[in-house]
Amino acid sequence: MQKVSLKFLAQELGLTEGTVSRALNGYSDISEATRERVRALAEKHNYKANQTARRLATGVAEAVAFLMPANTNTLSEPFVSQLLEGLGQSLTKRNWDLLVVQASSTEEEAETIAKLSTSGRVSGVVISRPYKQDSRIELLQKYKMPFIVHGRSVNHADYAWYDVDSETAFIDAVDHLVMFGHRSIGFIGAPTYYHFAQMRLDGYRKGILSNGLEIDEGLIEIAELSDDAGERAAKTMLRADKPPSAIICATDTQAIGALAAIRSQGLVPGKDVSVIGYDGLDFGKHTNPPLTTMAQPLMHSGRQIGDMLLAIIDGGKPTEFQELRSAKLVRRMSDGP
Amino acid sequence: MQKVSLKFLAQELGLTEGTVSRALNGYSDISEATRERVRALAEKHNYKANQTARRLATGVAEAVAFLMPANTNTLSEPFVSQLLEGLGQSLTKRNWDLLVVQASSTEEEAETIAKLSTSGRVSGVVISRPYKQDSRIELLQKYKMPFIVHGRSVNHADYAWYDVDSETAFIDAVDHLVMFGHRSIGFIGAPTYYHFAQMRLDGYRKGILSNGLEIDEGLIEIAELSDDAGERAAKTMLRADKPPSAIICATDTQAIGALAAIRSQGLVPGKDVSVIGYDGLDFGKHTNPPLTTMAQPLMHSGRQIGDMLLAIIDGGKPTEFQELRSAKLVRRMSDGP
DNA sequence: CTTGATTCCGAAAGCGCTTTCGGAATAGCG
DNA sequence: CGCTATTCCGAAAGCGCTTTCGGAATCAAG
Repeated sequence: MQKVSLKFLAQELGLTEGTVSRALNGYSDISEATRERVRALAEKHNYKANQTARRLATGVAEAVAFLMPANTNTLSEPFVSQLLEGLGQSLTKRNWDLLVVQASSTEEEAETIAKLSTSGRVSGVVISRPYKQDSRIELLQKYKMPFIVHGRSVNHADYAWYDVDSETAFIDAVDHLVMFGHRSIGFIGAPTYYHFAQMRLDGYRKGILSNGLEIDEGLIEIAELSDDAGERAAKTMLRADKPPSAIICATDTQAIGALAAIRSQGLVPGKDVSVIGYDGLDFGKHTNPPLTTMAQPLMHSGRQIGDMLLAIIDGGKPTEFQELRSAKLVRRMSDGP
Repeated sequence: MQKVSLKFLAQELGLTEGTVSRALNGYSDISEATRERVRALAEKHNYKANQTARRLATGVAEAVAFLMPANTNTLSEPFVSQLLEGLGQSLTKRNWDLLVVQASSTEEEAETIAKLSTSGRVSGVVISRPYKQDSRIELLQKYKMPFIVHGRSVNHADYAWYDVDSETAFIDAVDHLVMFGHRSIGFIGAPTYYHFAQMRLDGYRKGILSNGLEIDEGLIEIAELSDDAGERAAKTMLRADKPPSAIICATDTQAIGALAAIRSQGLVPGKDVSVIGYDGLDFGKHTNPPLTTMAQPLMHSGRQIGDMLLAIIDGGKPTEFQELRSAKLVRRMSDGP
């Protein structure tokens, strides 16, 4: 199979490479007749411009990177796939590439961002699960690399982000449980270097207070983002002097761990102890019992994030792309009076 | 921030671009002294070679693509993330890029493969969940694009693949159930245009036969790869004249649907009706009851696949890279006498 | 001190494409 | 029919890097 390049097409047609290129790229200084000839031959030989050459010539990478969160654990990964899928859809419209890059430590992440920014292989990046103070964000800004954050850090005024208002989500969760008559509501949170973890904790606190209840620090546990960690946290909470009648978890993953803990104490979740998770993950439908959760609109977030990033790369002001969505309660069977 | 290129470094050092390039790339015709000078300055200015230019010059894409399976449904996605993670790890060692590409239909997939192959942006691709006759494989071969298949098609003699022997896995599953005394074992399969679906069905049949039982076509249902489809299939099976005392499912996702179906009939899974899934997905630990499953070694498969692909790109013969792993039974609570 | 072998670097071509510029050919106009 | 305005294409530079080739300078050997 002969390599079909611009040169080849040009020779075949008796034209110049430049002319063929312009014909294919819709320049107006090409007659309709020759444009058609060029198109036909290109089609016939299934010509596709060499992306690498095109990128070098134009100076635009036509690709964006998704920085995989470090320490991702299996159960929370559906979120990654969904995001990727949405991102891909958005980028495909422009025929851009989606790169997935990984880094296992913070230093590696810094190194990776530096390399991404200076090696010119992407024109934008998206990161997720930011910390309260996130060095990745600072780096990206320093390098003037267009980016968008899935989530927010503390100082989120001057960059683009897409986030769900988890603070009010957790207020809502508390309200919901109080409505059921619960007066002793526990909280299993995530490490508060994650900003979303802090916001969820804040939401929980506000909810407790606004309902005229008192905050019992003994009913607040911080756990890693895994089912096992959630289970351990719930166990210590349930073994305490004054065990809660309901538990709100920062993530669905932790929540299903909590369900397990409750069952292991001989109690039945949803009846003796209510549990509410957060994320709206599908597999919550099949837990024992099915998990009530605050569902975030993951569905189109990827696509939305992609569109926003593209807009910024096109010159849009990052601060004009900040979108806050809200989560809504999905009642299944793990909550009750 | 001044753009730091080879030219910049060369001027700064009083050398030629070519010399700087060779110094950085370990050519032997550079004195140790100037090599050190170059390295120092490059380090100081945080120089990273422009990937696009390097790729154009060398002619190697330094990237591979993962072709996302079309019609992926949420619950089976952990598999995607895990594969990606492993692939990424493997590629990162060489500093190659991992592209994620999507296509929503078969035609689009063909188009995508054509574009990938002729536009020169990747030097290899990995596809997964092949059909019995998979046009993607034929296309890839036609374009002489190095690739590796996660799974196998019918004619799998002449390309590279990594697969799990699901046929014997399902024989084992049947054996296990028979050992428990089950004589009436149902099977919920996947559409048999997937080759893995065919093999799992074959395994089931062989297992039934080798145990001296008879195959009851009424106990075989084919369903889509979703929990809902699994639930529907299980329901019709349970409502039949001679309902099975155990059900084997082609995927964990279907299996948890089956669990739901059993419960909805007022039966208790694992006691009245046993269920065995396949995949070994983690969330099976938290279903009601926890799902017994045939676990495939997803853990390092991604990395392995990446290494194999790299080896092929380096000139290895594809047929020398065919790896068959075996699944093993993970007993949880959904099986019993 | 001459010769041949080494060591080390400069020069230049090229990867395949894009894009600007200028000019020949054609068209429009009075 | 002469002149300006268009239309359309060729020429050429350039994107930032790699890599081959050749030659000047240095070295070891006779």
